[in-house]
Amino acid sequence: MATRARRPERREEPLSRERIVEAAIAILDTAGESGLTFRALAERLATGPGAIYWHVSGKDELLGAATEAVVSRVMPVGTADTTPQDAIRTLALGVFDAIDAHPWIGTQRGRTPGHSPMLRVFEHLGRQVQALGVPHADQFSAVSALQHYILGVGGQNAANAREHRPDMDRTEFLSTTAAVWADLDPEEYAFTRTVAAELRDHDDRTEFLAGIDLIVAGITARFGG
Amino acid sequence: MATRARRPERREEPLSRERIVEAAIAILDTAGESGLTFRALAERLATGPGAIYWHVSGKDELLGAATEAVVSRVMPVGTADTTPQDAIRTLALGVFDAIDAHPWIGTQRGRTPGHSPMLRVFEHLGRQVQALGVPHADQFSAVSALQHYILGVGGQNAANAREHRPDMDRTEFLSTTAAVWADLDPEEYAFTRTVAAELRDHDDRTEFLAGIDLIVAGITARFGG
DNA sequence: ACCTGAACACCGTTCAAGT
DNA sequence: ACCTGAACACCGTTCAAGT
Repeated sequence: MATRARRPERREEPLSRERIVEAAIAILDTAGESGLTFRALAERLATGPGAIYWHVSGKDELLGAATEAVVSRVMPVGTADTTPQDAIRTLALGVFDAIDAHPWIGTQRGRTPGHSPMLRVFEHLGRQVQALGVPHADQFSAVSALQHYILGVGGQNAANAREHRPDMDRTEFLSTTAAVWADLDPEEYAFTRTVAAELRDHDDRTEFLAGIDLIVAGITARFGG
Repeated sequence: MATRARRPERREEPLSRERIVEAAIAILDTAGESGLTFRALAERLATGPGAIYWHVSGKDELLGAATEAVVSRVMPVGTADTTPQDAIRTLALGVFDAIDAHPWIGTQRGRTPGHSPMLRVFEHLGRQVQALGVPHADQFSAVSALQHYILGVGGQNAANAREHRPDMDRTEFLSTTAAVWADLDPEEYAFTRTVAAELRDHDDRTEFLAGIDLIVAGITARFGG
């Protein structure tokens, strides 16, 4: 009767890399990249900042692990029997949506030589480029182009999300941007002004996919497929 | 004789936004993004940190202004009489080299709605896409694809530069990466392993241009040109 | 109008001390 | 082996006080 604690009270699970990464993701999603501090993380895990360093080497590793965890979840498990073109679209859209849901991913690039969290994306794109029938010598270029485009869009969306006032939705943001563009110097920004109107009824996902299709078209035009 | 200071001693020029931005660029180039602090900047300008805030609203604006200053310099002044394809290559390569010389640019995305430092790149790409004969309705997509690709590569190069030990040159970096890739799990990273060898004799600029050509090929294939 | 520099409210990271 | 939390060496930014 005395040897057992009276109220079991669900003792806190011990700290683990996994729990730390999950907590970091939760903070990043709610408070953004600037909200993730070791103090905030420690508080959420009901411990001190120092404890985290036993499981994780520092903030860079933490951000990398969080990115890898989220990206892994959207990677396809089996190869669906669709065309490579469709598979690339699905894959790219998965990454796009992941960055949309977790904008902080967009700023994360590989830092460790070789093995970045985004290497999984590279791998899966590569398989589809192979399936397209691109010659071996051109596969790297083709995959790189797709990957850089996807991460380029992601980086931009992340930047947009960061400066978003929470009270400003996407439509309002586009509308503001369109107004700014229409007001630019007619000499210096002649082209930009001509496309300002388009901006207002823009769908980000549609536009993103148009770019993917463009690159896939370039791949098949140049390398066959 | 007494009204004039005896040693003219080249009195420090007064602080100005321009001088501050130049000093910031110099620090960014030598010490990297983490080296740019208001204290370091103040010391270089022989003043206190607070003085800088009279001319610049904060660190974000400072980074934006520095990016804009560097990007402006590589923008073409007149329209050379080449093909649009060549003009796009030249333009893209200019941005690529600028990011290579100033890696901190690679992480800078537009944050102010509408007018980012990279809008000049967008504008000049747009003019060439017009010259390619792309229909108006497709111009935005075409320019976006090029821009996102260019900034995607830039972001990656910036990340690589950041984690570079200064003693590790590009060849060594590629070689290390190739070794890591060749050692990956054969199931999980089947494709990546097959292109690991290519990595060793990679030229970044050539590879970058191959991607540009791919997208331009896609643009002309889909939208004519 | 512009500059100074101390002060404020934070950071990431370390480390002696605990269990 | 793992956790605690005070302490260190920084940050960006503000602001009373000077010229």
